[in-house]
Amino acid sequence: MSWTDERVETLKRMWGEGQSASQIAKELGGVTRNAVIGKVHRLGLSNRAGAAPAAAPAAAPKAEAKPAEKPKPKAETKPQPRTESARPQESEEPVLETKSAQPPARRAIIPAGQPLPPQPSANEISPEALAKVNEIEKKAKKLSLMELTERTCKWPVGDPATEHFWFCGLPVQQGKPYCEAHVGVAFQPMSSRRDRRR
DNA sequence: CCCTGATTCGC
DNA sequence: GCGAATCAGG
Repeated sequence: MSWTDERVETLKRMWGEGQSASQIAKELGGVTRNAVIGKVHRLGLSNRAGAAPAAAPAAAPKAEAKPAEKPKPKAETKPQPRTESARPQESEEPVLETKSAQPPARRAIIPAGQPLPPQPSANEISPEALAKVNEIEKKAKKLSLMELTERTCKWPVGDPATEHFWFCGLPVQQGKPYCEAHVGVAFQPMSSRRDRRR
């Protein structure tokens, strides 16, 4: 595959959208993420964020110095006239969220039927974690059993016997079977149960 | 471990 | 110009 105008266009668009190199590579097909990154650099459209320091200018003019050079055993760092093309890019967060209050009659249904995973008694989990879960649950990928992979959160939501059932599906936290939020409620130090006293 | 982008360098 | 290999982080 070669970098046709069309493919380059797609590359530019996706890169601009903040897509990762690997995602772009998948989209284009026939290239690896390395190829994409390489092309991105050659096109000169590297830094997607660095251009707009619109969020930390007058803050702390720390006199930072970075004269130290990394002693590379191999290649040598040659003075490259970096042509930083600073595009007046407005880096705005696509905050498309209306902080709507929680659904009024939100009731935590307890299916009863299949042995639910971890689902720890809510009363022992930090409100923090719970809030987080409710939060991300809205963003869940809602995958079906078949769509789960080693890297998708396997936290089940809803009643397996109804349509209202899916698996979180968000990126798992390395090693764990759940995403960050669900790991938070799944792996509790199992404390609180202070009735430890025998 | 999985994923990111950054760099280098033979082709 | 291209991109695999490699590097450096998260």
